[in-house]
Amino acid sequence: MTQRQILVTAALPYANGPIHIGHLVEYIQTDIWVRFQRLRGHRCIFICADDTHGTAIMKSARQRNCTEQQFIDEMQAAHQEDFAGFGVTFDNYGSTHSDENRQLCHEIWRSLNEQGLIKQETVVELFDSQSGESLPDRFVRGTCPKCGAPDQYGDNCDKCSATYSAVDLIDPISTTSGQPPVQGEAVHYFVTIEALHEFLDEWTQSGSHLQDEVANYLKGHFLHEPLRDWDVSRPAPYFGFDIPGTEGRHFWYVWFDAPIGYMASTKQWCAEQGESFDGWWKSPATEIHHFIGKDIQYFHCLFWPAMLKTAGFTLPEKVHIHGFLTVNGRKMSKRDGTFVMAATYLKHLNPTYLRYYYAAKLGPRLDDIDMNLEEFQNKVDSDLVNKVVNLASRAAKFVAETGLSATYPDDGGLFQQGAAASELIAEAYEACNYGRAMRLIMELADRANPFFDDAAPWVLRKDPAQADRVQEICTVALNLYRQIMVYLAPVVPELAEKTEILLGQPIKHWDDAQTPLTGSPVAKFKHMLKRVEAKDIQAMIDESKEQAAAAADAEADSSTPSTTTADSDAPLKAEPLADQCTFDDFVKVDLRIARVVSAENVPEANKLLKLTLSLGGDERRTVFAGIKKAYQPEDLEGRLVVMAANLAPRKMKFGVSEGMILASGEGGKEVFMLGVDEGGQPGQRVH
RNA sequence: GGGCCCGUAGCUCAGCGGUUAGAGCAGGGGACUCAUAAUCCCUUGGUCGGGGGUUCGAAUCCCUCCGGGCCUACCA
Repeated sequence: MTQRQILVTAALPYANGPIHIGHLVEYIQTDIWVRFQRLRGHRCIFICADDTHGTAIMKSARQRNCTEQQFIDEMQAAHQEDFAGFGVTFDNYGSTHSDENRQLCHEIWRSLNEQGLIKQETVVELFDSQSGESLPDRFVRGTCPKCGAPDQYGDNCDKCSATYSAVDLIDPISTTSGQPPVQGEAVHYFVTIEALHEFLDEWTQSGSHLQDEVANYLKGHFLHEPLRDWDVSRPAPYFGFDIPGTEGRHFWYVWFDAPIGYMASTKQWCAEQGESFDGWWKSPATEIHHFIGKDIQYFHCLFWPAMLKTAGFTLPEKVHIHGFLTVNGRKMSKRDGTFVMAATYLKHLNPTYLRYYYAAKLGPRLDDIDMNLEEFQNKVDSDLVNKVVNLASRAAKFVAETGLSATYPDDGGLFQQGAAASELIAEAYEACNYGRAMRLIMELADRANPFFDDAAPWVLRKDPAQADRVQEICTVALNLYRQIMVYLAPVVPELAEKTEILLGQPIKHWDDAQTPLTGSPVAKFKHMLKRVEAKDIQAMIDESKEQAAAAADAEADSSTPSTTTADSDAPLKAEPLADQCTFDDFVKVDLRIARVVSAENVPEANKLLKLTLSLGGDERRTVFAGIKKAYQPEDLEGRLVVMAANLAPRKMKFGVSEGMILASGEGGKEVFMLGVDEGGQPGQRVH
């Protein structure tokens, strides 16, 4: 096999927060792939860096009362420690805020300019009236101009899913200061990426650079129409690199310089190693592989290849895209304690568990993977500990004194079968189908254990005449174990090292699985991996909950230092108090207590439940309430609620709604209905 | 509104045009005692989301409906 030269990157983590178990899906996936390639004898370097620019970093540093440089330095140290704790082995871990990156940004910018792909345009945008900084759409909230829903983001409406620009919002508010933003004009720089449309069509749709569904998505979503110009600048103040010729006034948008950080980090490594940078980024001999999450596809599959193409760099051989992590079937949640930081995990559990579990769950597609905590414990225990490690544990002590047999005994073809599986397993790794690889490897373990059971060396050893046979059986068992461990080494490097110590032979190459060890000594067996304990998982979850609660308190403290309440001021900032009204205005609205008589799904509606409310006696009202995502109909029946009872009936798609139920929250799953204390009666007015 | 993806045993998933649809875990029964109460044998369990079509043949291809997830360009 010819040696490949491979450059692998994982997405650059944003330097605005610590690494959590969701991030680790990607870094573990990538690290396994890198270790696999190295074990196969290929030259493979693993490059990453912190992504350090942008408005969010600027704000965080200000909040912490330190410089951006201090802030990102601290964060980088924390990130590197987390990765090291999980055995993620970067060849270089750089930063996008580096001289190398600045220099490369300039170089690529020059190419874009030379090819006439940069244009300037004046954009109307919103600025914070207090700090003067420009406000990205997400930092502005207000009332949707299409449907009138309050408290929507500046780019699209959660309620009616209309898309618009932040300047169109009614009564917009800056989420930074709580003040209305001011409208202004600013020059922005754009890359006219449409000029590369033909190239992108070809690159995304042919060859195997992308998974099929990614190619389909890009085609259906972006490439079927002219590509919009890409806004790559941000006006001052901004933490980033100045655009040449506009120093102090315009900066490159963080997504312009972030992927260039892959190159910058490589460049740093090359300088240290005495390697040629062009040999890695301008040589057809190098395969470049990016691993990213499905959220940042368009940057990596459209803009990035376009930039590389324009500036004459090597295009990615493949962009490997994975889905997100859910825990126990739901989005990671701070409140549930499932938003687990890497450092918190490491305090309670062995990283080997997570590496194996993720490997067992990862497929070649973009599906989200779910970490079911019960399954996590189960899978690790039964596969890694009970099947694999136990195989070594039960055989090693019988041959600790004699070592392995001088010649490899007849094992009924088991070792040969394992050796023959080599390419199938390798293909699965290569295709990032680790779940398949793990299944194939566990099949080997499922054959090894019955062999040992049938041979029953613990019976034979009672007869001294059978000593050779006992040695032979254990020679087979330990070789089958080692073969499994060679295949598993990219996933659980720590166990592979322990295997090297037990059998006195290094695992250096994938093909070590082709030849059994004979005649070598066997060390005294030492515990390799303990079983997962439910109490440790629970402790990890509990600690994560506490952290989240503490963080929420801290945030409340810092934003409302003079009050005694621990509540955040964010909701009030997002939707400030309305204009004063008179008592007469207030009594116009007749609020009543009502009992939910029945609640049913409106199957065609996304958000609506159809409620029948009783105001006591025979008085009934039909109300359509937008609470489908937050409440189950069966949980509502019988409950007391507060309703606006004299509201003019409103005709809706599914019928007439004769009132509204009182609730707070952003909408979607965040809806909180008002309750009624003990003793309240349907029909009573609320004053 | 548009787009992408997914619905297979209680759970996690494999199979993706060809014998009676599989694995692991969980459940039930038994064996063993070398091993981290591990292992081994046997076993229960599915009209492959519904309907229609193409085909000699469909879990697999096409259409449609239902259910779920995600994306929609300045949140990473």
